[in-house]
Amino acid sequence: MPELPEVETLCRQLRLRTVGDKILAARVFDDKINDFKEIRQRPVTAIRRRGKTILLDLDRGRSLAIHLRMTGRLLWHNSRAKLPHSRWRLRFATGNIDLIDPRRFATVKIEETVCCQDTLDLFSNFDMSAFLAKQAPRKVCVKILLMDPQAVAGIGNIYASEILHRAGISPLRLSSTLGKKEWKNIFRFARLILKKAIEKRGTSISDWRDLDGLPGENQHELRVYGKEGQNCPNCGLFIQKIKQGGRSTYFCAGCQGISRGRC
DNA sequence: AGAACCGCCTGCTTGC
DNA sequence: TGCAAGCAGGCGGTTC
Repeated sequence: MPELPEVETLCRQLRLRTVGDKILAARVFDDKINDFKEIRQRPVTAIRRRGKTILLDLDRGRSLAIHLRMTGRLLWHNSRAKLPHSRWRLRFATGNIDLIDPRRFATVKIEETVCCQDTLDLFSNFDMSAFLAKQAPRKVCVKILLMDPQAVAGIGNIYASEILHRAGISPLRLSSTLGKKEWKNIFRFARLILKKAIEKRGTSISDWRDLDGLPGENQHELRVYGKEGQNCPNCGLFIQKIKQGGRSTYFCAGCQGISRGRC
């Protein structure tokens, strides 16, 4: 599942291969995806990330916005054949990029090129005081809030569990009961964990692969996600799995206890 | 207004 | 063995 580190990994790889090169052709294999005729023969001027969205800036003020959602990935290759689960292909002089996506949730849009100033990205212009004023007082579980793209861009289900475990805060804590110190701690660990995951080229639990089809290495760094019933590496208690908002949450009741403000 | 819930999808796993 | 049900979840849209 591509979250911020996985998307950042792809952006870095795309930057090396595509910036300055023209899109020679685009092929659509899935009619859920629009066939944008105007991107043909247009050069890629920059690759950017906005939360989990990959932006291919073209000239004339247009950008391709690719969101991989659940099972989407981008693969660089030189094959002429249609690849399994491929939905879309961009052809460059040096190779092709395919959008591989078995569950067909990924989206591709054309939009006006705009600067990232409106993004609440932890690594660019995250505004802690605005977060504390507008998001922190909300009456939702802290885990739900961390995953809300309106609140913080880029944190998905895997990293939300990992961040809260490292910060020693229960996913069942009501956001509005957390103090400034606790929020600062959460975001300190968020940056730490996401940065490490970028260095490891993402978390390959099931289907995540980078632009060259290679798995990441961050799955070896996970402490709670997917580890129900195993011992917590901090305190040794059993890691539990619960459902929050229809998603799985993994946590340790030992080192993520609740003294107050359960949601 | 804000929180909770639903739908989009298909491959894999689990249970009878 | 085979089939059906359950599960995975980002996020926009809808409902409460």
